Amino acid sequence: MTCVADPALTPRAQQTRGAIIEAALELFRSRGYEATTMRAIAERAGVSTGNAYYYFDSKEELIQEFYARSHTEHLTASRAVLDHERDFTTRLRGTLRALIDVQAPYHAFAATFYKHAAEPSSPLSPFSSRSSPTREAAIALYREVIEGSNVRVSADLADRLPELLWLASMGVILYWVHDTSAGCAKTYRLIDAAVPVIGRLVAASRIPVLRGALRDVTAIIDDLRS
Amino acid sequence: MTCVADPALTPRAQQTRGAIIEAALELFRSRGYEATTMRAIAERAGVSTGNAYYYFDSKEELIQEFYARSHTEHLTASRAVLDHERDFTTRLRGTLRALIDVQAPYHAFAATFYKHAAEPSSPLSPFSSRSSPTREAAIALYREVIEGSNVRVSADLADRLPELLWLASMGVILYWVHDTSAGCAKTYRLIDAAVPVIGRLVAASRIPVLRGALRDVTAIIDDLRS
DNA sequence: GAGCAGACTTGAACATGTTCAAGAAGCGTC
DNA sequence: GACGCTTCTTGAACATGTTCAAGTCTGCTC
Repeated sequence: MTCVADPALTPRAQQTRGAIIEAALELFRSRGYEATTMRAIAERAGVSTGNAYYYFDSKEELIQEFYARSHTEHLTASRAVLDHERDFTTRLRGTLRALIDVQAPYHAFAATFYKHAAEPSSPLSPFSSRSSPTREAAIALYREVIEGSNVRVSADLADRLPELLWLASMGVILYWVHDTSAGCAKTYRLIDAAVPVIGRLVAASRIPVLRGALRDVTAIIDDLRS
Repeated sequence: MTCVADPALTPRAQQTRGAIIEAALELFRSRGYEATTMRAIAERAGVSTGNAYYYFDSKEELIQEFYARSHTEHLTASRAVLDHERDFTTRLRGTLRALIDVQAPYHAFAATFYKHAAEPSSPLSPFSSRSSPTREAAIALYREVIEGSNVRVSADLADRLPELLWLASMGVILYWVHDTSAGCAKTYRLIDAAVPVIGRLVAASRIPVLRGALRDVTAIIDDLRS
């Protein structure tokens, strides 16, 4: 049996597993995903090729470790703004910018990662059940963006907004992987431009005239998210 | 030299190339993309494995043929509504529904195709220069959706709208590949729900009060589309 | 027709993700 | 300590995308 759950691992095995992850991420960072062979990962980790497959079902699965670490870094990087700002758009902008900041070192090959995430049946898909812990954690972060702010959200929108903001962040990532501008400046401009729009839409959601349209949209969303 | 341009091919070679494409698409359809080996394609086409690589740089490149044929079918399928309807939302809905209709037989493994399209550096990316003929053709179709209709489009929006509708169609595809509902009913509901919203937005674009917001958005778009 | 250049074709060889049968190491029980 | 069970570990073997040096074919020139 492969891909043993962490708790079931011997301390020694935990260490081996960790060494494989370290080796993989280091090689991914320095050579890119495709150019890194499982043999190279195993060698660097000081284990046999086959042994790597005892801990990970596939090379792709090592990408999940990248996700997990990215998210942890994102949480840390978001604290700066979330701990001290109350304005909704400021908080959202800071959180989205932190997302890009954190991923910047991986920009060159993040594209290769997300390629694998694009396949719906892949466990790497952000919508897959395998990714739900990371996804839920990310959505929780956006919930904090809202709840720690002074924004008033329409009741119709309140429970859906965190997920919608997460979805927007996925859109930002999608743009980012295609962004070839220096320092990904365009992605930051996208964030800076989109955030006020989102802020205005959220504020507008409480205007009675627009409630009808909002309700239509949320009804659609509810229907469509499986 | 591989991947010779069509015109440079001997008639006989044209035929060989065609046989490889036929074999590939047939096998993709019946077994899926991953399960189809280049050896199987070559064998079915009656050529050697190496010969397939004389005509196509890679297995991925065969996917481009799928795109090209899909688009042709989409054009045909859209004629029914575009030739007889003048209402903008009806035309748009019909065109988007035709897009899904045409791709339906490939739903099971289209996901695998689009996975490869998700990599920005891949020639298969819908944004790549390699795809620009197909992309331009698709955008032209949406231009026809608009121009053959009775909708009045704000001047600020007019020249950008075809591309925006194409982008929306990409969004529909993205939803579709994740759609596991029977007959992809949800994707059709998405279309039916989104089209009126788009119609209202387009109509609203001419309201003076909203012009400011519209101009902000188009400025952003212009900046961000490299 | 002889010769030649380029277009086309081949099948073996290579690289790499993955599997697997076999073995080693740890650990509890007697 | 010996046994036995589970947890790990190994390296060879396999499958498949891709490359390549070598060969064949086609059509042109003389």
